[in-house]
Amino acid sequence: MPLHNADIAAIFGEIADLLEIEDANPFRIRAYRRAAQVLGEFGRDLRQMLADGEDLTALPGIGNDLTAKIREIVVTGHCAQLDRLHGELPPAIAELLHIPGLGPKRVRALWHDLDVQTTEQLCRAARDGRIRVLPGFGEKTERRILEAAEVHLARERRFKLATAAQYAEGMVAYLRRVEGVERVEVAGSFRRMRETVGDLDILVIAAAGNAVTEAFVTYDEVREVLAQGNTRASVVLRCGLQVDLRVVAPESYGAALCYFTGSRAHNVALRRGAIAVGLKLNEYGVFRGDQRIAGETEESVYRVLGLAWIPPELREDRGEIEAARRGRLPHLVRREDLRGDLHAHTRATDGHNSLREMALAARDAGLEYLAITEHSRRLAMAHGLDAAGLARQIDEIERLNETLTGIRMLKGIEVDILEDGSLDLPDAILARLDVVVGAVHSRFDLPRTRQTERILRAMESRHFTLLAHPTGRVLDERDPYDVDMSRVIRRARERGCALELNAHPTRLDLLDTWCMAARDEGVPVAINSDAHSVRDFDNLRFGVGQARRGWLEAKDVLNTRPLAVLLAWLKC
DNA sequence: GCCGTTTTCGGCCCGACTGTTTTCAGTCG
Repeated sequence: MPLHNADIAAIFGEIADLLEIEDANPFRIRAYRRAAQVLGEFGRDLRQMLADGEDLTALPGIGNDLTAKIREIVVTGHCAQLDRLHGELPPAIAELLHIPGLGPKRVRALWHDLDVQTTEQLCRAARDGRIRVLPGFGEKTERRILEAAEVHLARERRFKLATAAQYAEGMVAYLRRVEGVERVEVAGSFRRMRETVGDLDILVIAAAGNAVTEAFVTYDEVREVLAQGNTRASVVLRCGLQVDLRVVAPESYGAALCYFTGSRAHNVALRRGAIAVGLKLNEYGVFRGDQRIAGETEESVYRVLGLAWIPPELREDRGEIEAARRGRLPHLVRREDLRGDLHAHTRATDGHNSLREMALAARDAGLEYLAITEHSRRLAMAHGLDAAGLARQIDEIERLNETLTGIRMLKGIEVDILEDGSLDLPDAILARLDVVVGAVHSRFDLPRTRQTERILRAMESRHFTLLAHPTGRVLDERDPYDVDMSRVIRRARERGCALELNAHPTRLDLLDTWCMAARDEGVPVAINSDAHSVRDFDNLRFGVGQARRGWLEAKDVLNTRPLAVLLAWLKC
């Protein structure tokens, strides 16, 4: 049975939910949640680690008890603790906790007093007016619960980073024009460059909070006002995106920015660190007793805690605080470090622009080289090239290079990795290319072993340069295929191949945790646009954001290398 | 359930908003 780190994380997450409903020790609940987070993001295979006799208690938040439970889950496929909870509580009740407005106390009350066990039963109880009569509930609460439950049934929606960026930019521009507003910044997961965001957190410095929250809730894209006070307000835009606004004073701006950037796990760890040195940290500043000793800037907050300023993309409580304490934070790759792009298409297949137009757009985007990597013949719907078609493009690129200045075009292909792991074009034509990008575009459903062997075999080709969008996931559309990425990364190191971090907003694949694993193995990562039009080079910034979340430095990224260095790497 | 420059026991982050129980519990971020 396939059992991944995410499966174990999900079990611990459900245990936390159910324990919460049982009103268990909140710190025990927190321990399970923390373990779920750590395991869910962990880049190596827990099964393998156990098989190798490695000590899991070295992982943060994992002690003897949880190690034993992980072992139990790996060996038996079950967790007795979770089975016990399932015996005591209705099977689907944890689901109710994920409805906004419902916490453990209310879920317990609804279950005990009304026998509500599912979201559907919750909706019925609300429509029948049975909830409002419960102690602690009222009409308004009942209505809000019904609305939230209906939204939940229609499924929670997260927005892709690039989509959220469009709404964020409009809202920020609007708020900057409001009288008395000095500064506006988007915090939250958006600032941390997460691949999707659930809502936007906007931070404002302004003299009079009332005027700002009033302007905020009357923004013309607002569909619904969820809350409105002097210092904070929440709305839902017509597109369904929730936006939270906080108004802060200048002396608290850094502390508030830090606080609302999160992540929650990072904040908790920071607070713990503050307490350890006799300080108190909140969104207004860092305090010794009643005296504020920092808070105007983020740097000041981190400094008094004995830490270097931590880039937002790292703030996930994955070791960044310890690194900041020791002065060992990575010098994260920046967009301007990228000198080239190794994955792009033209009109020859499914792109929208000519070779020359793509070249000039890449140069305008500050790049020194661009590999054209059309689809291969197997991808018929994209008009994939056969050997003859590719040969014509090779000639065309060579001719174009003679006329271009400031940009060098590289000859490439995005060749399909067929089901048996062979490549979709013969060696003879691949040998004429600078860059061979291998990609899986079919049979996403292969079992883990076969999918893994398929990719490993493709990497055996001496022409293979890098693996495109390594997990195949498409946000909101397709889950990653089942592949042992640890083995892929190890083989990439042995074969001298690279992995792509596809910067397209719907992919952002390689995932951040695998970026870390690649870095640890010394496998270079190429941040590629997969551009299909001249506008798509802008997407590189999202790829860089993801790379930064994966702790990558410029030296870890293949296409930060100057052309000559890259060409030498490609030849060896 | 985890963890240790204050600890192998006793801690474990903090404030705003909402609705309702008129002094606060529940939820959220």
